[in-house]
Amino acid sequence: MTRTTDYVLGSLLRKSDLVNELASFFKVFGDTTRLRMLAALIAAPSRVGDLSRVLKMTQSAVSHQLRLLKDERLVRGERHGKEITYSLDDAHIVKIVTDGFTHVSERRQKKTSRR
Amino acid sequence: MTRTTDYVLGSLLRKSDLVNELASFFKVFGDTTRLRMLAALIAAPSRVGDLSRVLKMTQSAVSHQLRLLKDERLVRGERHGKEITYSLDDAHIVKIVTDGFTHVSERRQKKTSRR
DNA sequence: TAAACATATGAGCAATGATTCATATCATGA
DNA sequence: TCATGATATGAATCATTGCTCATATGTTTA
Repeated sequence: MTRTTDYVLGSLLRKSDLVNELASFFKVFGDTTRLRMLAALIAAPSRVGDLSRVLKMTQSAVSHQLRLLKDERLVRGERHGKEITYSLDDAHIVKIVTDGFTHVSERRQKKTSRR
Repeated sequence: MTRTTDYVLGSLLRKSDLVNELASFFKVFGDTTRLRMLAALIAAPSRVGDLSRVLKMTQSAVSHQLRLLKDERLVRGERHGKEITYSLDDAHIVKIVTDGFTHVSERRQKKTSRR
């Protein structure tokens, strides 16, 4: 157990602001819609309309979720004329998503081999 | 962009079972209570009563959340007499939590330096 | 400056979720 | 086998959340 880990654990056990922030951070990934939006943005920066079309969601729904992603500093929007192009604002996202993906894939194998 | 990433993105963009599984997986980390429980279990395997005492939660609340964690195969319980000791059932957890922690910490600095 | 297009936002609603309370199950020891 | 201690579970409740609908804001072009 590393020193960093110790520090993290200490901070988490207390009911600190940090626990709340960490929870809201992970909460973002805990929704299929937002995961799909992030996947799209990992693949390529996109305008709101693009996301709406590709993911077959209402423009409003897209905007609402984009606000969450912005609040968590995962994406960033840049206006060009009428349109706004969103892109990732964070280097860790790809890593975190693929790590989760790895876990879920491995867990799948366990499940099928156990039952 | 690696080949693995491409595959992940493809799977996520479709409304596949995998998106759902990944979302439920991350959802587990998106709650302060469960984060604190995981932190406790990363530090040391614990009995239900221990968790209840240390985290100042109802025994019932602990049990309910433990069931979630078990369903997601993050923890595993082993009975010794009347008591059941829970411990981590997954090698990735520490990594995922500390990665998230890193992100949140960095984001904090950005926030304060920007305003 | 008015119309058209792109995006954002607020209110309301239905669904989901975390906790509590009461009770059930399971294991031990007298 | 009965009383006790540890954990699990079901139902009810209150809070949170994601979506929709209507509308507002912002930008361009005629």
